Amino acid sequence: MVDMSNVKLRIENIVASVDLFTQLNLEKVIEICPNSKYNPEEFPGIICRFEEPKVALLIFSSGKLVVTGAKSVEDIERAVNKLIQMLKKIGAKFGRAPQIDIQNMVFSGDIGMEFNLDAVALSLPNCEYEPEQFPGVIYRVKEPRAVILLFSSGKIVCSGAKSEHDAWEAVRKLLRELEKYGLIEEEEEW
Amino acid sequence: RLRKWQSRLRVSDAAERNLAFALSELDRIASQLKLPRHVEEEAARLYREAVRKGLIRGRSIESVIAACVYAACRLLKVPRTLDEIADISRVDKKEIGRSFRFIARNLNLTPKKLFVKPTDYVNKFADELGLSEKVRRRAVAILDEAYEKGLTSGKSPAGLVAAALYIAGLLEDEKRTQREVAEVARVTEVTVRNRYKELVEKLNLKIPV
DNA sequence: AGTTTACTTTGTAAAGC
DNA sequence: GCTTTAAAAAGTAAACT
Repeated sequence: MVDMSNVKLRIENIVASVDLFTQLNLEKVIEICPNSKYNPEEFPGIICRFEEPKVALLIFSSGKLVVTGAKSVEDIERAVNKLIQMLKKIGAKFGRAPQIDIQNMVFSGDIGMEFNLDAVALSLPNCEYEPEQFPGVIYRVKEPRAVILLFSSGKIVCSGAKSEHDAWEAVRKLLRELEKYGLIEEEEEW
Repeated sequence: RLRKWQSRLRVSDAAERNLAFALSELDRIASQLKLPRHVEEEAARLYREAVRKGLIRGRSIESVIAACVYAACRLLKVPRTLDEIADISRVDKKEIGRSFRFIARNLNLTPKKLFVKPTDYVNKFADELGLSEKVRRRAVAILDEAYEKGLTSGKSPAGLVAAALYIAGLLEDEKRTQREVAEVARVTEVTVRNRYKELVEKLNLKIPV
């Protein structure tokens, strides 16, 4: 049994794709977005930042959006509704509710134990560790699909998960592997 | 029928041209880095296998060749930093690093096979700094103790070796400046200082003033 | 010698080159 | 593949004081 009682996970960032089901005239949209940037030559969407909720939105002429930087799904819904209210003022019509899909959730966390990453890299199958390029071990979990960065402090970053439950499952699988290869109980035996 | 034959000829022509280009690039890098022949041969073998497995798709031949050179050095324990290879390659360090990680994943080059002992870097850097055997042994002892105390995980091996040589030089009265060790290890003086500070503190080393 | 800012890694969608 | 956006981990780099 894997002991997860000392493991902590905290949401850092949520990325969602949104479909407003309305075509948008970006030239008109920039005028009502205070802190926005639009250079079609370098990127096809408007880059807009909200302070409350604190998110960044990428707005495309197709009426599709990408919302990033949110700490909760509710923040994304609030940001989308806020944008819709703003767009209504320039005459945009909304015939149906927006479709919101969570694409990626990033968590930071702590396993509550330190690791000898050389030992981890030697025994843990399918992991990458190149301390000259990046200080963490990169471990890819197939199901649920996610990637975990493990640092010697025991702190982790989990990205690619589509829900908090998936992130916990991915971490659980990493811990099972670490335990299976005898990398968990170490404390003194470096 | 004839068309198909011609297109096959064309394909093998392109493949041969690419291989010839790749091997000439390998030759250029190997001679500039003064790599032993067996390392160059291993890099060529890795490259052919990468081509056979279709790992070049979406990557430049030059970045894959540079990655194969780096991988061959690691496999055969011939210390060369990624920076040294990037210096003479047309592609940047970031791209070579990506290609290296990609071929390592797909050619089953595990961290175990790629692991190079800090000792090997000690000798390479010490050669360039003209340091004695005594200093080298002292540096290795420092690195071993640092490893035992868990001070090396996640840190740049080159930075650790540079600091260990810097300290060993001070202890054995064969001082090299931070700038000198940083230069051969291809790290900055700030990194040497940071590693130096931590090693001296946590290993309770007494540095003569 | 030491600080600040910036970049390395991971994942993800959007439209277009 | 690339372009842009967000955020964390811990290490290193670049630019300064």
